[in-house]
Amino acid sequence: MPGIKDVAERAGLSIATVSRALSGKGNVSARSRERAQSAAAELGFVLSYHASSLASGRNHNVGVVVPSVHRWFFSSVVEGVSATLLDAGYDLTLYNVSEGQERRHSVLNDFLLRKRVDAVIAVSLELSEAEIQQLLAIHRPIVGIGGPLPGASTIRIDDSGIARSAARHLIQLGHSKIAHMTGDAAYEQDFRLPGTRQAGFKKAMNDAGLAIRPEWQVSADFTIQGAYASARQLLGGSVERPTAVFAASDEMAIGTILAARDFGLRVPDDLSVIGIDGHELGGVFGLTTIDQDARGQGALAVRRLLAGLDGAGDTGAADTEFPTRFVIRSSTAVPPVDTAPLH
Amino acid sequence: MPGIKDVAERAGLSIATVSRALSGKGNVSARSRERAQSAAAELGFVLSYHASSLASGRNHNVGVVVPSVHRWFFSSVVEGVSATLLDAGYDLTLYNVSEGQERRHSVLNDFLLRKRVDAVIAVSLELSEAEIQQLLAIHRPIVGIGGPLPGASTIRIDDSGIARSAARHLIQLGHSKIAHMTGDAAYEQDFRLPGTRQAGFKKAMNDAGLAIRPEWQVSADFTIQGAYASARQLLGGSVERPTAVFAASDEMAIGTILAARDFGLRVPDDLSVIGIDGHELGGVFGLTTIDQDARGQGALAVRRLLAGLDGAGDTGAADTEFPTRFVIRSSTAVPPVDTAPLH
DNA sequence: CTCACAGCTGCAAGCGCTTCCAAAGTACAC
DNA sequence: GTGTACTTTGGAAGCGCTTGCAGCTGTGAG
Repeated sequence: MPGIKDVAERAGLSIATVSRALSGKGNVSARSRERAQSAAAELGFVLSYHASSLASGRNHNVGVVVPSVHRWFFSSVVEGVSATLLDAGYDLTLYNVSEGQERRHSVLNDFLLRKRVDAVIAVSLELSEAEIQQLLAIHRPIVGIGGPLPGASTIRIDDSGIARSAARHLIQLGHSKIAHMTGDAAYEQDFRLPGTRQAGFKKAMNDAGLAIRPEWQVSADFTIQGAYASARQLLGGSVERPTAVFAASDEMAIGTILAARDFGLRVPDDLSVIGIDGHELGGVFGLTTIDQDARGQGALAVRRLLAGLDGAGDTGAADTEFPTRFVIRSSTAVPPVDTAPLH
Repeated sequence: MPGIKDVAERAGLSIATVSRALSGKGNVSARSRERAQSAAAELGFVLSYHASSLASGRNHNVGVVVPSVHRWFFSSVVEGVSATLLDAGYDLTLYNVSEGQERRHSVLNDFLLRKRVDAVIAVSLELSEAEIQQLLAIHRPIVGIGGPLPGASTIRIDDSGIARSAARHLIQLGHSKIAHMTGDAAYEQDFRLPGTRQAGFKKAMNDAGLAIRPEWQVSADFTIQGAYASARQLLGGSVERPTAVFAASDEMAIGTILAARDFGLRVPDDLSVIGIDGHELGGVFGLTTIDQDARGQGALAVRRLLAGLDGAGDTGAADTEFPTRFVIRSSTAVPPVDTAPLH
């Protein structure tokens, strides 16, 4: 393997100049730069990543911690992060901590602290204040997406607010028998999302003076198949059927629509369904939803991080609310005329 | 930041002994090891990744190149790879090369060659023989999944064979009007998959003496929504309708089922549908499919790689065929009785 | 009691770059 | 011609570890 020394010799320059020429930092005459570059090319030389990192202290590497890479939101975020990072010439080290706590802990300690990443993006992951301080102490900027990170920068959508408007959309259409499908308790643990959206739902219902019926509060695991099973219970049970379902995610909304179809219910004529996400499949099901641009959130997280790395000092713990977009399609409509007499 | 020197001082040992104690290599007395470890713990010290890598030449880092992390197959593979790698104490550097050729090229050169990964897993990515040789030359084992990698280890399923058995399944049920939904030409480029599966389909048809009608050869982009659109053309068009559809992926099979439902076609009574993958959603749609354990493929790739790194020498370019499993559910059945008289 | 041998330990030489510093070169105005 | 300021260059000291080598210690055999 050729080293920078070989390049220097071949180019008739010093090691120092070659280093500056190839890394693009410092002043180098055009002539020297070109010589260095062509010598490097001829030798098939590339700067050693580890040597550069060790000497300079910069890694050009960002650690991304996600609970899973298989679910819509996370893979969308990772796509956004990945593309932006690649453009900036940064590597992305993926920590998929699906298997729960002990793994998460070992990741934070053995990996992140080993000075091998310049910054950390934590997606839907609740870090303790101590963990965050630990990272910040060794000057590793950290930005969180969709999770509360005390003391760190975060990017998140207004979960409570959009849940409210989703519910309000149904209410304004005239629905009063509205069910809510939230996330299973397990998902409450790390990222508070299910509870927050549920709170928004309740607020909207209360504001409208509508009753929240416990039997219409169901939950699932955020997947289509999980929601499908749950919605079959809800819609096929012996209890009275709601005329609308607000699902805390698009995947769950889709599962609900599939279940409804199984029972011969037409959407939206017999049942209105609304979700949250902006899932690619929404179009196929005519799903009304609130689009949170997950890729965009990932991209923004990277931009924020890089700004903190290159730019001046800490931008502080900016808590950015990411904008969402209400997408009205054909899964919501006015409720069916009540077959039971009113009085 | 404390360095190994500080730990050595605190423990009353030499730097060398601390290094050996903490990295677990070489002979160290139990007493020294314990001292070193507690001193390190007290100082919150962790070995610097880059310094270790530079000095030792090993990175404990594997590069994973995927075309996307958002599609089922790839994210499944990444999950499998990630879990196995984490268990082995390796990092995973993700190269999501979605945006096409130029990015792919830069990744290979700027990233992979910078000696920063010990090995490479390429998923559904066709590397040229030169690229592979380049990697192997600097002793970077490489294993490919689902893509032909001349000269390197690969893991793949018998695409042609399983496509044949999928088609044969339909034929044996009595179908003769069988459509095939393959991947768009764009997907043929890197990984030959669509063509290979299509070839298997054709073989089965020919073997059975059945005609392959061009208007029943459609394609889509491997997504549910793409297949949905494509299947609407197929099923809603004015041409005669097939009684069965073999889709080259589960997502496309599901898109097809959704389109069929839109037209009031019952699956499997009016239309049989079969896919390939083992997608989690298969259960919801009762989809008959051939399960290729994508996570398992990812895990196997890692095991093979690590064996090559730790173990003796090159295991050579082993081309492993990964086993698949035929899963019969309820989306396939005997064809409907032909309404047109046979006379 | 001596010797061979094995287990531990420390010294010091790197690993392959980056970057501080000082020296040398260049340009321009006075 | 001289001074000033700036650009370009090379020498060399690290960055923070790993590891070959050699010395040192303790054990058991001869």
